[in-house]
Amino acid sequence: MARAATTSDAFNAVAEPRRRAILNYLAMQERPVGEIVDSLGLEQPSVSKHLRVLLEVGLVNVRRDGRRMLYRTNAEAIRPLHEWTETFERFWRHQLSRIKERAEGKSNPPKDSGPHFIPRRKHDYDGNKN
Amino acid sequence: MARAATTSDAFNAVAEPRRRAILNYLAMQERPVGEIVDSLGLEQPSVSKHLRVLLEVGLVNVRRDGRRMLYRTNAEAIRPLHEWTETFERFWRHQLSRIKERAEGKSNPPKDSGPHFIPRRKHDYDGNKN
DNA sequence: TTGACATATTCCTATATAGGAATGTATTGT
DNA sequence: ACAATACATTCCTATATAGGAATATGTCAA
Repeated sequence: MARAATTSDAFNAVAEPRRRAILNYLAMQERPVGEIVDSLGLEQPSVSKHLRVLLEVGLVNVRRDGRRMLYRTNAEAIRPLHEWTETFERFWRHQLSRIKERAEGKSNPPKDSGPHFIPRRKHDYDGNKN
Repeated sequence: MARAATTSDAFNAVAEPRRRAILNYLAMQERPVGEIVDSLGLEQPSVSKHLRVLLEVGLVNVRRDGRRMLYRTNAEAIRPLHEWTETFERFWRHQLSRIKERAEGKSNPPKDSGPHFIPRRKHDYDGNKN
């Protein structure tokens, strides 16, 4: 199977950075499509398509004003994401304090060096050809 | 172009529901792959693949313990998502109070009926054939 | 009614999955 | 050294984009 549709839920919809940019832009007040296009520097059809996705998952609302369509972020629909991430808040607090403790006890703090892949042990490189 | 890779950032990685389930499961304590498989009822190769994605974006850490690999959620990596959603918190608070005001002033509260598509006006259906 | 303006949709395509099946790799106990 | 255990990776495929280009649809003004 392929990935779930972008319209399947808010998590999938906001995975696209431009859609997040649009949501940010439309949070304060409603705006017509043209302004989104100009402000974010995207192609008009692209904006329309992103708005369609956002609309389908309820992340934005629309209202017609003459020939323009006024879109606006529906913040309420972002709440589930906020709540999911929130359940991890206490964990990163714990992790931070642990890191702090170490930093105080030693010099040269571990210095998070990005994703930590586990090296394979396939060979020992101990000089023995085996 | 296709959608961005699931490994391009945390937003894309957590769009998949099973990966969120895994993150939830691994938040409290590290666990070997086998336990994830049993507890969440997923196929082992599937779990391994999801873990790989999560590892690449730094959402989990690993550590080897004999023949087992102990994975654990790196809550810190979820923080950016939390912070992004947080910027909308004040908006949904405002929206809620507005809704409350209406609910108190009138009977029949609007009753959120899901995504609100704007009906096309193409035809008026007013009885006139044109 | 016609033209201009504002948006939406369709078509086409390269790319990236996610799942299932099969297989590869690493590590320990004996 | 070998079997068993625990994971990871590869292969294959149906599906879903996201962007660009072209076009359709809707609405207002004269």
